[in-house]
Amino acid sequence: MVNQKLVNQFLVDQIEHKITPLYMLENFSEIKVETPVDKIIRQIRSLITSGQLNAGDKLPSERQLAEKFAIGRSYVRDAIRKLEFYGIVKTMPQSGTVVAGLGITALEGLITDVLEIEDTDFASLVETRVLLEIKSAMLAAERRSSDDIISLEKALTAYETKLAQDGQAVEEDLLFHLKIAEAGKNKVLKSLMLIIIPDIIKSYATLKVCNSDTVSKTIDEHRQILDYIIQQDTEAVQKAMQLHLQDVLGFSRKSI
Amino acid sequence: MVNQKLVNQFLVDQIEHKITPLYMLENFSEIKVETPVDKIIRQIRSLITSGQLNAGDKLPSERQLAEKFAIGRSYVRDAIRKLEFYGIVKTMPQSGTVVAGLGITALEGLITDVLEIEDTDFASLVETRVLLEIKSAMLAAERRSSDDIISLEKALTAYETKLAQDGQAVEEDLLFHLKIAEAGKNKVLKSLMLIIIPDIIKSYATLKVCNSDTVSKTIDEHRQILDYIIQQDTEAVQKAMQLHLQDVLGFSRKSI
DNA sequence: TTTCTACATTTGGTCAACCAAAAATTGGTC
DNA sequence: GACCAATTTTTGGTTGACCAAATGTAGAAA
Repeated sequence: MVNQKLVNQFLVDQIEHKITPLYMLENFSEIKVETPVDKIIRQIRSLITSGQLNAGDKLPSERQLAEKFAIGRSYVRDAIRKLEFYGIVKTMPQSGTVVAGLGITALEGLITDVLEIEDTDFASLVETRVLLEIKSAMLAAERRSSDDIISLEKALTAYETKLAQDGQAVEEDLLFHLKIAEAGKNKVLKSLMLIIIPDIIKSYATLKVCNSDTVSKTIDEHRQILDYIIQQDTEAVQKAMQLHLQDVLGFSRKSI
Repeated sequence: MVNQKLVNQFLVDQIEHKITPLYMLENFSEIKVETPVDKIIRQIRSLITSGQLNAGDKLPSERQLAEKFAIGRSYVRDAIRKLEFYGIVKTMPQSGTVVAGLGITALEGLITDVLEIEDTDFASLVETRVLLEIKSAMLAAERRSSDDIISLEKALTAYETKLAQDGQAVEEDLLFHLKIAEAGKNKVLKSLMLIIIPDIIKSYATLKVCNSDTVSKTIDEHRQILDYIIQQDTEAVQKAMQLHLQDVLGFSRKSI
């Protein structure tokens, strides 16, 4: 942002004419693909790779970093917050921020990838979803409690009701699947599903996957899965879930 | 924070004595388990559940929220940033923040879980890791390019070198596994592994899993896996990876 | 010399004020 | 009445300043 300001001012001074600034902004918009936060993350990464920052080291204070990068401290805080979210650094109040116990090599790879974690393709998304879903269903069949059954029944009813009412129920569908993950008693697995669910919904919205002829089949499949979970038939639920997700996967392959 | 201040002031006024404030702070520290950001997220959630906020709606301006919650705007911004990270809201500069296309039901479940995404248990972690790793290895065997092989060889060498040198190489170990995920060409899968890797390393550090007698076996297993990937033997690599991770899984079960 | 206390500094946490872009409003014109 | 342009208001973006806790330091007492 600072760069853009300076560049704009410079060009305005240089040209000495009144030009519609819209054009110029448009011209430079592609330069600004890198948000200030990403910029700082990249800088910190270079600090680590250059050996100035080792694992366990306390990194410079937010003020120093802000001054060094010629940028507001808020940006530095945001960047640190983001790195902390990924477990790369750990910040202690009134004490400082330290690099987590990772080695340099691992850190280097991690930070690089954090920046490009956003752009995913639908095929990978579906592929991963299938993996997680099947495992969740199998775990659910293994470990479900009686409370889980009640919860699953409720979610399935909500799904069917919404579907009969509006003709679509993407959220309720996914919520049912989430309940399955919950019944699987694996918090990490559930968390990961939580992470990819928004992406799935986004893709659903853009691709308009839901068409009416598959609706009735979907309902049957859901109930079938629930039945198998109740019966604790691990093998059967695996096959059923695979079959259930097959349509989505096929659709995605077709539309790409 | 505001609440704490007020409460403290109130008690100080009421008691009318000079008491060491350390004790009081300690006394109330358990109340403050809920950070201001979580508090706001919870509030926004109640706004949604009470029907005052529907999907697609523009939520109140940051200033209004800050005033309503009697809290600094920074906290509101942080909360919104966090919600945006999970894809629950979308904020447009100089325009406003809107609730993403999710339905109320899904939102409710999601926001609740976002708050408790941190606390995981090691068993779930390992279980999930095994799932992701095996799939990654199988995909890698299927899709690896010649460049991937070079990259994997390099990672494996780095691992062996570090191991011979320091007697342990947790980061290099995981980095090798990450390269496998990379060769699998599934960005989502790799991203998920990136997310859980820090937790794994943390657990490793606390449990001190690495003991020397398993080291040589681990090296052999790694090379075996790489060979299978090179040969594109999906079945074999599945079994090899399963075997390789078995020790870790068994160890975790034993130590809990 | 060692240790402890009081003070000064540094730290992340928090906040209020300012900025530019976007929206809403107003006023005028056709 | 409808439409357009200028202006005002509102919005998120950004910044610097202030706060309390934590840390470092210096000096006095033992």
